[in-house]
Amino acid sequence: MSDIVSGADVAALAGVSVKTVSNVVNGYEHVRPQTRAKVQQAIDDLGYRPNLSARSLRKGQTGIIALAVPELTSSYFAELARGIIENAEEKGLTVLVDQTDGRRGRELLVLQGIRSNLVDGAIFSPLALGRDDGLTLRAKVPLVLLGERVFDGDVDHVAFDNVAAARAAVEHLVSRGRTRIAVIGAQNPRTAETAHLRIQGYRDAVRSAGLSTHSAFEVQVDHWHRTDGAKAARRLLSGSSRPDAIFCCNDVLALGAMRELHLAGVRVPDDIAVVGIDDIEEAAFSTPSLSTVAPDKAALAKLSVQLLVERISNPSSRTAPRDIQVGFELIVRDSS
Amino acid sequence: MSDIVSGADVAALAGVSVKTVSNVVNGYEHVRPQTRAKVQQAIDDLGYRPNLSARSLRKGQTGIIALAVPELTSSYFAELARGIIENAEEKGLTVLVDQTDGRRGRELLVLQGIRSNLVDGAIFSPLALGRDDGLTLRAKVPLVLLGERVFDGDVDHVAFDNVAAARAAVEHLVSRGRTRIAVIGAQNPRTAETAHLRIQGYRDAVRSAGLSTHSAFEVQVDHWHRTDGAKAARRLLSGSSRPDAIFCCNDVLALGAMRELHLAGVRVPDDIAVVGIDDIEEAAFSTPSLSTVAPDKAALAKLSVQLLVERISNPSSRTAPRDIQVGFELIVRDSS
DNA sequence: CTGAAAGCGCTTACAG
DNA sequence: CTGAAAGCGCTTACAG
Repeated sequence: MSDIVSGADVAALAGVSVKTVSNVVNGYEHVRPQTRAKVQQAIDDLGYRPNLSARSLRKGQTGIIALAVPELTSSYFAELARGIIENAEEKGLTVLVDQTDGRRGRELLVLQGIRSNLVDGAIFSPLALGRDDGLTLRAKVPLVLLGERVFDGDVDHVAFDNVAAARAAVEHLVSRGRTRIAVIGAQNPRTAETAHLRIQGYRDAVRSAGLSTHSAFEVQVDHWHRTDGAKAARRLLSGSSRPDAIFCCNDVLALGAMRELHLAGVRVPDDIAVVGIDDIEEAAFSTPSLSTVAPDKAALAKLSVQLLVERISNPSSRTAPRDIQVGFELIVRDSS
Repeated sequence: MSDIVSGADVAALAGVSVKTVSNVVNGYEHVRPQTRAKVQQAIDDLGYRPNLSARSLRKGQTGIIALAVPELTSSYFAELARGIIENAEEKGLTVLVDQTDGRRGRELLVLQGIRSNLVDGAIFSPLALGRDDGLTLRAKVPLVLLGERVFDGDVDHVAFDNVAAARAAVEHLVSRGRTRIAVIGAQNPRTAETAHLRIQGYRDAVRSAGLSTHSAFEVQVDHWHRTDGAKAARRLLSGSSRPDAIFCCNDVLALGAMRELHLAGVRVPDDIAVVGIDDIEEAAFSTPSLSTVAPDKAALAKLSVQLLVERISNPSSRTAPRDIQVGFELIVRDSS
């Protein structure tokens, strides 16, 4: 729209060199107040705004980081994205959100470095890619992994203790006197590391309580979506032995399951108690409201940005990859 | 991480000029197959990837567009964002998602052109800014407005007919024999254009049906969030005359209201029928499932990207601003 | 405290 | 069909 104004134009108007303009723009200390004022005036008059492409070309960094998540329409990731964007902004970084849809191809692309040299680094929540891909991670840019350590490479990662979180959820059900506790959300263990860990936490808790596990109570799903939760609940209801509680590997599964239970005339929590993981906003507003385990999303967002910034600003550092865990909290609502 | 490889390095290895490398990279037609192969080989060997900052600097465009929405955690915008990102990708454009939180300051920043010269254009869904801001839109980049035309400037905009959509929702309630129809979602008319229009559609339909409107049935809210819907429902229930139907200005309000009705022992739809607008995924899974008006989000996403691309690739065009409307559909579920 | 000059990696007229 | 050279707008040693 408006004509392009360069630093040189500003310099000409202010009667200084481009170097001085650059100094003013970048808040360099040692500029005489009078000179600074003159330059600032020229900047305002001309409506000058530095060209980011030129700056990036010169500095070798773009100030953009990628955030690669399976889906934006999932509340959990939307809430996380929001926190990450806020934290990045504070550090002067712009976030490019990348939706992988949990597809292998797209996730591999993330490792490839995403859109050439567009981003300085990436925060990546893998879904399809797992340890079995035998990927010794060879990312082209600094990377911070969200969730489990599913790669062997030299990557930082921040997560919360999935096993412990699942255990906490199930222990809560046990404390409510439930004895036939089912789980919804098992997945192909070769790829779905998070599912694997949460199922493990479930089994730990069930066994510790002296209850028996049986395979019909572990319902496998394709995705962690609402419909999968509903379908899984249907399967549990049609089984020979009905559970009196269901631990769902995430809130959305739980919400889908609860809806199905409702349709089947099953009362929650009276007949079957339900607990999820994630604490998405919706959980507090469902009918009945959903008990869940809330990971510390604020810490997750803050730390992932912090680690990435450290790697970006110090690329040659041989700091060993860091594994950071954030806390979680059991939130008891009406569904249990 | 890996060393930076430039086009010149590729040229040297392939024994050609950088021009030829550029031609190959950009798929220029007239390159001898043999030369192309040689260059491609060198590119692969070196792991060359063109530097986007340099390209942007040269071309004066970055290939990035902004999408500015009030919130990502709102399913409606998350779903829309997804569609827009997909469409943009097809056109070789990268989308930067910007969360305004509906704050004036941040929305003004969008108009300012967002992050200097980082983006080639923007798709913008304003919330706080309205006609009364007296803003003759003077955006620094091509802009496509999502939603109502709230600016006088030279902007394209794509929306759906809010008045008609609201009318359709209310007419449906009338057809169900409801006579005391309330509405949740009125807002300060000075700023909230969309609310204003949906309320207008509500009033139109109520009057056309020969029913009386009264102010206690028009509940004003601060935001279109779940809690606002719940609070508004509470207010309606405590009034002297109870409605037998509620039209909610969006699905999230409706979901909040339904939860409140449930807590109060009010049966939906038996005692009070509820209808929303948006058709977010959750609407199909609530208990009871929510009747709603579904805007054609796919068209919204496709057209907004298309219009923006036209403006970007033809910046000097004096094409008059275009107002495009996409369709909608009434979806009847269990709540009515 | 400020200036003149080089160079980041690319594309694009201009020649040939 | 390909090469040599200029220039996009910025920052950064290097001088002074």
